[in-house]
Amino acid sequence: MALDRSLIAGLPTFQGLGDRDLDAILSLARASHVARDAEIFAQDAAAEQFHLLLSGHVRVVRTTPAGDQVIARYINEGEFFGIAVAMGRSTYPASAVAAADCVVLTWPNRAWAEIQARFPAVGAGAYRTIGERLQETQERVVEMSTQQVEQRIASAVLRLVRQSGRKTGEGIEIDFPITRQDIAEMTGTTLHTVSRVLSAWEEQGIVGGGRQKVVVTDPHALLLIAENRRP
Amino acid sequence: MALDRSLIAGLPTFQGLGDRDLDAILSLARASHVARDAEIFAQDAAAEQFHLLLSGHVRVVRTTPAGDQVIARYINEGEFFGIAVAMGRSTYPASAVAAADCVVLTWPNRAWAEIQARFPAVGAGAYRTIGERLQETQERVVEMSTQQVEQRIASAVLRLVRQSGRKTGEGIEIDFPITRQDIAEMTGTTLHTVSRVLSAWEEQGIVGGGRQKVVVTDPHALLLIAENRRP
DNA sequence: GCCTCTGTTTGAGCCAGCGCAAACGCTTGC
DNA sequence: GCAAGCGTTTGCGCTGGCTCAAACAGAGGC
Repeated sequence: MALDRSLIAGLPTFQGLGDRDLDAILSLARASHVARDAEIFAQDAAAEQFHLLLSGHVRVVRTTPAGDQVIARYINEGEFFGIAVAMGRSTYPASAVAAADCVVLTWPNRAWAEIQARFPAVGAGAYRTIGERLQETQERVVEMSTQQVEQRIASAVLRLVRQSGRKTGEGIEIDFPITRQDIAEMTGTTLHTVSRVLSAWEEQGIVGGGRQKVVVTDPHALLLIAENRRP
Repeated sequence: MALDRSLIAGLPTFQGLGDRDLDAILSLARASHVARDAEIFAQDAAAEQFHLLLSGHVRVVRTTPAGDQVIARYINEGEFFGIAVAMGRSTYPASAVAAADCVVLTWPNRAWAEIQARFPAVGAGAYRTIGERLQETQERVVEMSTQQVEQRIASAVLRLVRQSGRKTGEGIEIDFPITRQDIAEMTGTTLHTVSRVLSAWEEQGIVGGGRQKVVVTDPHALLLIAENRRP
């Protein structure tokens, strides 16, 4: 059953490609639905496929031998993920879990060489993505080295807002269910501390929230906190 | 003045290339000597060149607006660095400083497209390098999120030993001058804490040292500390 | 050989944030 | 409508590692 090229035609990744090209790329792929909380691939498993997220949100998680979990990042619509093949890796360095119901395109690894050869712009885009993730991860190391917990939480929430924010009546809402525990795993702290910080912010009218929900009502105030310039 | 192909013939990066290929790659490059502590490129400067370290060691440092420094990584002989061009970036995300006297090959950015087109294996190797750095950086995030300072210092020293260790009579020595402050900037702590930890290890016969010098005499003990399984 | 500079060591006090504990309340399933 | 479960909130006490401070010791310059 063929996939319609409209699935990917609008994505920046495939900008400039003709209908025939899009069809060629899609002909190698398989689309699937992934229910929330289902695992797309597992850490340390053999990496035989790579993916692109069409809709929904995916959480990329590393688990330590001791059982601690750290959220490496969230994948947004239109992004490649699990591209171990592009980095010359044979296993996935982390697990990928659907943070919300998702639609995912999946290619076998052998398709990578072909796509890269025939559509260099797509390959270059993927490498740019990897480069951006490296920058972002290094940014996180810097934050964890130099900032206090409250600033780190502010930075993490701002990142989420920028990458996955959705405007609503009360402010900008994170577009998928996210727990205090998740935020703790993004910032290297505990859910207790995250809860305390968010509660304090709520009293100051900076954020709203609720169960598995975060709404930022005053992004500017958050920015000031992240930069440690609170008035 | 032409560069001799023996400069790079032995490097894994250029494995499998013929003499003519090596000459072609070198014909685009410029070799230079960099004295210890000299800056090779500056954070946020326009990225117009990329580099390969022939000998010596390079420290890659990020500086925050507040003036805190964080060491992103050390570059070893034979590695590319400053390859912003490969990640589609127009500025350098960090500064590069010679940690010891260095010999560096430098190409203008436009050489990248040519090298990548004519020698795909070299391009793939560079992308593998970026992928490895992403993994390593994420590993660091995990460490900073889940481990105590002593474990992180142990992990950092072990990484240095693996990447830049040199066997001597008393043990494995880090191959370039490195201060307690440097180790603090790698692990997100203070030079005081690093000094205390190293002094304690010295008493236990795990490491030796001195001014700008670290010698590991019992790597296995360090490994146990890093994994929090100290007897 | 002396002086200065830079890196290292060590002490003392303090506090941000963690661990532990318990209660609370929204959601979901029956 | 009720029960169970999961996510969240809040309190309390403790401590790892930071800050501040000062002394110390090689290395290099003159």
